[in-house]
Amino acid sequence: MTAGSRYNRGMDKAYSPAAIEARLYDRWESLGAFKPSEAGPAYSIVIPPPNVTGTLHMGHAFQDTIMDALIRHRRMLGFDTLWQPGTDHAGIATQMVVERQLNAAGLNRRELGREAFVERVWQWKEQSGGIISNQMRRLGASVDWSRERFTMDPQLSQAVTEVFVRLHREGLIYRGKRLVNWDPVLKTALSDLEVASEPEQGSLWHLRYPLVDGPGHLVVATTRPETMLGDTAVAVHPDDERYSALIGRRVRLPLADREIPIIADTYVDPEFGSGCVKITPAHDFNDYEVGQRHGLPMINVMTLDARLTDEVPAPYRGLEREAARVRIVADLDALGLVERVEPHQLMVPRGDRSHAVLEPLLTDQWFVKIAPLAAPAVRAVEDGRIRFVPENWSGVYFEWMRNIKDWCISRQLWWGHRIPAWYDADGGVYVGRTEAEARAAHAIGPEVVLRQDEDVLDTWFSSALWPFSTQGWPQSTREMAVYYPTSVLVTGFDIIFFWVARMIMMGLKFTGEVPFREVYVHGLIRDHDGQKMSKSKGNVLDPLDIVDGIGLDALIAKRTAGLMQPQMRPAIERATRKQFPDGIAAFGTDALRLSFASLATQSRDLRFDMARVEGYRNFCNKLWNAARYVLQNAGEDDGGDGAVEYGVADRWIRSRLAATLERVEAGFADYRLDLVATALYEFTWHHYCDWYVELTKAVLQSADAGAAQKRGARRTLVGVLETLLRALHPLAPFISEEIWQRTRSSAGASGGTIMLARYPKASDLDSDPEAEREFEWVRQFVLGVRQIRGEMDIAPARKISVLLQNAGPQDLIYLDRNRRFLERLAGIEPPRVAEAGRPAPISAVALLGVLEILVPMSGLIDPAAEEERIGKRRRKAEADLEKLQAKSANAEFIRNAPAEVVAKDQARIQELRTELAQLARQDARVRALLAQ
RNA sequence: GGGUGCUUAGCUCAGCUGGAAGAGCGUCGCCUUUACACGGCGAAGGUCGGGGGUUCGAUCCCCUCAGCACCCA
Repeated sequence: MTAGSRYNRGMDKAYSPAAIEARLYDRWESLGAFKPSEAGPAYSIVIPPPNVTGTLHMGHAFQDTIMDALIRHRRMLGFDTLWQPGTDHAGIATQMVVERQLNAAGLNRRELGREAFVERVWQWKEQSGGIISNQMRRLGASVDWSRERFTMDPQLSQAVTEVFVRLHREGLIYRGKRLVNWDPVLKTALSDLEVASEPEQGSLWHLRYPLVDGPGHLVVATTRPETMLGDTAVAVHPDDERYSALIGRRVRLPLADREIPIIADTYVDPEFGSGCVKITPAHDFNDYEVGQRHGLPMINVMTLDARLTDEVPAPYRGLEREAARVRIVADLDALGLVERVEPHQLMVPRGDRSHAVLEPLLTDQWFVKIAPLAAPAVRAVEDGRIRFVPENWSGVYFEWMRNIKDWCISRQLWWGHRIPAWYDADGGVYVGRTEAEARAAHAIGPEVVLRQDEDVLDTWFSSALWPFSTQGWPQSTREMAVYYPTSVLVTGFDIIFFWVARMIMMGLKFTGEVPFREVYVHGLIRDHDGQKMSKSKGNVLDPLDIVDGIGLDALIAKRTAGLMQPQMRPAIERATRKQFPDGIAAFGTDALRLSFASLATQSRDLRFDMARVEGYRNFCNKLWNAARYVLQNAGEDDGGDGAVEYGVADRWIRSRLAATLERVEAGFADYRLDLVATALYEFTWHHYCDWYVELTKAVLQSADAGAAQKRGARRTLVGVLETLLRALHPLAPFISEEIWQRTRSSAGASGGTIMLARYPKASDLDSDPEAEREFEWVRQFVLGVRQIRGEMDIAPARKISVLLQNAGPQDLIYLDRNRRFLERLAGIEPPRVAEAGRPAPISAVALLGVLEILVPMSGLIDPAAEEERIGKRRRKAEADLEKLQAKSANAEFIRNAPAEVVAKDQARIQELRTELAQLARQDARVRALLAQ
């Protein structure tokens, strides 16, 4: 089967995306069209790797659309484009999923053992990893699949080890017992970024701590009484006069029966609670700081699963933290030591994956010393080596980088990159790329038993290396030389800290160069009501369900399956039924992509509106049918010999196309795909379809139009369409390719796929102000008559007779050249030019400068309606004139405003005066008629 | 508490360095015109959140108030 035979068949009456999309994608892939050309300047993007075991949500699809549009655009411009695909291993998320599967099967990971468990995860990865690539294919993503990478691939793992070892050697990675965010459910440490704090309702307990050397007590206010057994001080503000006499004295810690000091520290807020706080350095980040400053001991009272340790008095040992709280408060109360309890809202830190309440806990962890890495990363943005788009996001970046703390990179998980550190029996630590290297470096003989660190690294540690680890680093590869630094990172603002910052730090450190030259920060896709899309809210959409469509029941089933909070089910079902009573129609990939492009404004909250997709689906159908018309009327060109004459319409549409391409170029340059989409939409629908296609009918279907004119129209029809398709291709790859295949021979285009055709430039076409001016006259003429027709409810089929009054020489020239268009588009009889001085019949009138287009009433037009119409226009013109006259009466305006602005106003005033005079005359005539 | 955004037509949003308010969807009329009813033609609809300032001139710049959203603590 040749391409020719397929495309020679006629086009269906309606565009049906499902019929073409998969076929075209396969063809592109088999042509190798996604691979870098290895010619021309490089343009590269690494995909922010999605979680391998997940699925793409609307945000991914949006982001992929942007990246694909950028890549296709540059590829067509002749760049050597690489779009690097891949996924990350998402340590915690993936481990949780597999653990849940085990639990469902009555197993748990400890019984299974580490090796078997990791094997299970790999199996799950193989099984689910294809989902994402399938989604990306359906979305038309032109990534180079042959280069797909995974953060746990051997080579990428090698990069991780290399970075760890080098940073450690430089003292930028260290191990230490520090307070970290501990997830007692997952039993792992987390980095600061993985903590989501939400305001929750709690209580503020006011507890009495008796003074040691005398009567009385101090009242401390706390939200976490269960940690009081680990208190090692009580603090007040140094300037707080209520307590200044007490500083340096001691209190007796109830229940624990320990003496602790009263210290002064500016950390204390005198306004909060009693102005006196307990200090528990081992269980609170702020207290930890205070403890460091004052050299306080740290008493760890919490185990890894959030129970009280043996450090506390016997009755409390082993109690779970909630139970401990109840028991401690009760015991204090019994001792009369609870002064009062008040309701209090506090920020509760929870793990972003497990949603468990986190516990600040002292544990041995690995950290990256961040300050030495952050400083060059800040400079790279300051001096413009990296540019944020929109620019203001650099402020967010700076703000975070300035306050950045050391990064806890060890995780107590099994799935991930194992930390390349080994321990001997005495707790000595040896870091190396391999155990052998570690032994060699530290001269440790084979008789010493070494045990590798059980922990793995934070997933983001490997993601931070992604821009260069995917290109073969630490080897110096051709890819590193050509495609690194990458051109742009496309990402959501929510992820600036997770990868943008860390990629910049690691890139600079290990390659000496920035990882990307620009960071395009896009907004977050929200649902129709502005809500964030999330599984738990039940408002998620699978992008493919918009492409292929989905029935209501299936959609509800999808949204309510596997809910963490099953009680949400009825509400989700109700909301879904309300929003999508008929499910979702199949809109096709191009409509979805165009919608995403149109959403890519600079706003940070992007509401996804299905009506928009429908609009772009309609747009695709419009384009499809325009192409159908073109093929029917101009598909078979005459071979090319013979004269060609390009008329006003032909010149005009080319000029419009040039202007459109200018907007497109500007849009791409500024990452404003919304403006690109809008410009192409307007041109396609409102210039090409609404006007140009109709104009060509007047030529092609006219018996008296010459062959040269017809040829000019045909060539323009086909040529403009072909150019438009290339311009649309980055946003709407499928329909543009499908139509292009059908029209390319008529257009004389070469090449096997539009993907590799040249992207059109505004400079390819001539802007033609003269044609624009003349056509504008035609357009205004047509619109004037149409308005009368519309307002007077004259049937479209009914030909209207038209009389022209006050026609100037230019009007007559235009009229003569464009009769065919006027008659066809306005639906009029050949216009007659009124003789000067001869009274015209009573008519409805449209104005075109001084030219009056008269539509004689003669039973066709209701004088009262015309009177109303004229009145409306008069009022509008009067209001405009009044405003402009007031402005011009202001001497300051005349003096200060630029001459061209003043001149423009003056001209407009003249126009309005003429118009008003004409309208007044018309008004008088119609009124006279009505008065009869 | 610190920071950053947002507030333009019924809804969703554009509006470039200040110089006659725009689109899509929806609404209302008319129309099965031979590319398209996933359509055509016409129309209605806005004190550009409130107040103040700068300016000849402010949706746009500055201040302030209100509401909303997000980030950090």
